[in-house]
Amino acid sequence: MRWNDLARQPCSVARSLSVIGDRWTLLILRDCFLGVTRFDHFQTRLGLTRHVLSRRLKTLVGAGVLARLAYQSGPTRFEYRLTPKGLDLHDVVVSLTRWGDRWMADRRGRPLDLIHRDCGHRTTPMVVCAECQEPLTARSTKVRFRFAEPPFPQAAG
Amino acid sequence: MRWNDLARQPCSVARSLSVIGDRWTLLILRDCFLGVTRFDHFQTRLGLTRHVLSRRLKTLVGAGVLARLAYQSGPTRFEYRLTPKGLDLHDVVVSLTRWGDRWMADRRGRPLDLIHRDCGHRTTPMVVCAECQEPLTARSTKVRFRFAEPPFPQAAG
DNA sequence: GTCAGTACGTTCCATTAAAGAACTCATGAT
DNA sequence: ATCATGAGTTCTTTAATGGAACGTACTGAC
Repeated sequence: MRWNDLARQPCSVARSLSVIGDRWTLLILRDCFLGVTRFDHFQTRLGLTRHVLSRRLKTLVGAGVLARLAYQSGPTRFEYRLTPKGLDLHDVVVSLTRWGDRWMADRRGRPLDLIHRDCGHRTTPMVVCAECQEPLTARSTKVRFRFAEPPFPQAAG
Repeated sequence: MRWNDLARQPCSVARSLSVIGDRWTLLILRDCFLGVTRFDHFQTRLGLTRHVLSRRLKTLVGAGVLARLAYQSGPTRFEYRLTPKGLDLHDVVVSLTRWGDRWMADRRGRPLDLIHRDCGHRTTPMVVCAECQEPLTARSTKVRFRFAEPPFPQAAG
C-alpha cells in the first residue's frame, strides 16, 4: 500500500499518521511546542536536510497544523506557528515524552521536566476517561466499530 | 543527521521516535491493540510489504515492545504480543486516535468508539496532570531542562 | 559600491529505504 | 503427488532521504 492512501482509511490512527507519521514531523512539532518558529532554527536543531524540512513544513501548512506567517517585509520572511489543530497535538507529544521518559531514559533519567502552571508541580501526564476521570489503559478499554467490523480472527484483548 | 543517531539525543520524544517513529510502526501497534498477533494477518490488514513488516517486527521485538512467542511446534510458528513496554504505548495510540477523530474525520465521523469498561461510557480520552487531575494543554504547561539549556533564541510559549 | 552576513528556501546527485512480486521451507490435509 | 498454510527471504524497480552547493533579497560595515 502506498503511504498516500492512508488518509482514506477508516481509521483515525491512520489518518493522523498520514499527516504526522513520517520520520521527522513529530520532531518538528516538538520544537514548535518548545517555541521554535523559523526555518534555519529547525534545521540547525534537528539536523535534517533543508530539502526535507521544506517539504515537511509545506505538508504541515497544507494540513492546517502550522500557519506560515510573514514576520518581516524587507525581504518577506516567514515563520511557522502552531494553529489550533496543531496545538491540539500536545497530547500526542506529551504521551510520547512520558513513554520515552519511562522506557528510553539513560542513567541520567528524563531530559526535561514538564511543569504544570496551574498547580506548580512537575507533572506526570496521564490519560484518563473524560467521563469518570479514571485512567484509561489497554485492559480497561475496548473498541466498538461504528461502520463495519473489519475482518477479524479473534476478539481484541 | 541520520535516523539512527536519534536514540542518543537527550530528548524523550526523539528516543521514542527512534523506536516507533517510522511510517508503519504505529499502525502495526494499533493492530496489536486490536488483537492482531500474526505475520500474515498484519500484512493483509496493513497492506505493507512482507519485507518491511519483517524488519519492523524485528525492531519492535529488539526494542522490547513486542515479544515473539511460539504458538505451535509442528513447524514452529510465532506470534507477536505486546509486552508491558508495548502496552504502555496505549496512551500514544489513544492520543493519536482522539486527534484524528477530532481533526481528520470525514462526514461519517470517527470510525470507532472507545468504550471504558470501568464506567461503561463511550469515553473521550483526556490528558491530565497526575498531581491535580486538571487537563494539560500547551498553554498550561512549560518545560524545565534538567541537564543543559539547548541553544534557544526565545523563550517557549 | 562592494563585500560579508542573515534568512528562506531550491537544485543536483549519490545513497538508502520502500513497493511489488516471486520464491523458500516445513508440515499437514486431500 | 499436489495443494494449502504461515512465516518469512530474495530479488528488481521506484520513491525518499542525506549532503552539499546554489539562489535570492535584503542590511549593515568598510
